[in-house]
Amino acid sequence: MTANLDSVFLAIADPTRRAILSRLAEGPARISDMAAPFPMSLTGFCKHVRMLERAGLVRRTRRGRENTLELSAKPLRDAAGWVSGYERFWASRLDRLEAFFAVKKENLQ
Amino acid sequence: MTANLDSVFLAIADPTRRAILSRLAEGPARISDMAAPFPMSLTGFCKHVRMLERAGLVRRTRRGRENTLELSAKPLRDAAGWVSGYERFWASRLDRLEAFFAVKKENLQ
DNA sequence: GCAATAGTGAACCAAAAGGTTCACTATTGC
DNA sequence: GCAATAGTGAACCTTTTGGTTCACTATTGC
Repeated sequence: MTANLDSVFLAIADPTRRAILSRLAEGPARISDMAAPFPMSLTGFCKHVRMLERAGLVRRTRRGRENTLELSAKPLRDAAGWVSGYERFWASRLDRLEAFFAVKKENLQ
Repeated sequence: MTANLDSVFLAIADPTRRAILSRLAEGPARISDMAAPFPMSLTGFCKHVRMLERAGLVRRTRRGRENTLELSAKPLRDAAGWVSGYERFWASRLDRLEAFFAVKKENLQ
């Protein structure tokens, strides 16, 4: 059901795949069109697409020989949920205090 | 300066490392103490710690032979920032509409 | 009908991830 | 002083990533 966090975080740990998602945020696109700007073979590009699919981050629609991808952002909601569990550690007064001492320590070295 | 998104997302793409961060959210802890519950060698565990360090997600303090880790959540802020750029895709009316059709399509298959 | 286009699958490769064991260095408790 | 403890480094292994090329299928434009 919910694609797991491992595969989602792994999928977005690569700049090519983040670029694909970023492109799809503007709307659906064909695989070949999306692949064109990337300095790699179409086969290599398709492997990235498959990793995004496995993570549930894109949906594919085949019409004839053309494969159109569209964003499927729901797994990112789970990812955001996990990350936001740590929000207090970068947002709190405590953290700013911590940051202050971190800087002080750097200056002393 | 800002540890890059690749290494941060890669770091949190592993359940062991997410568990380490989760433990550290409760407070600093020694490496050996933290390693104990995990079904792997201390050496293996230390490799995970090093990946978290490389991503800037933990800080290490050595006192004698003991290494204490503490959470350093700032890189997660960048990660959260990236992910939240997609929030509208799971939060919007458009997305719920999209979800509606997705379910409809499933039912037709 | 046929050539061009869209994409996949298989085989291969190098590098990294995720783990192991063993030997080793420091440090500490007693 | 010495044994136990904390952790690292090196060597090794298997699986996965990220890429390639080549051959192939299916579709489409003309």
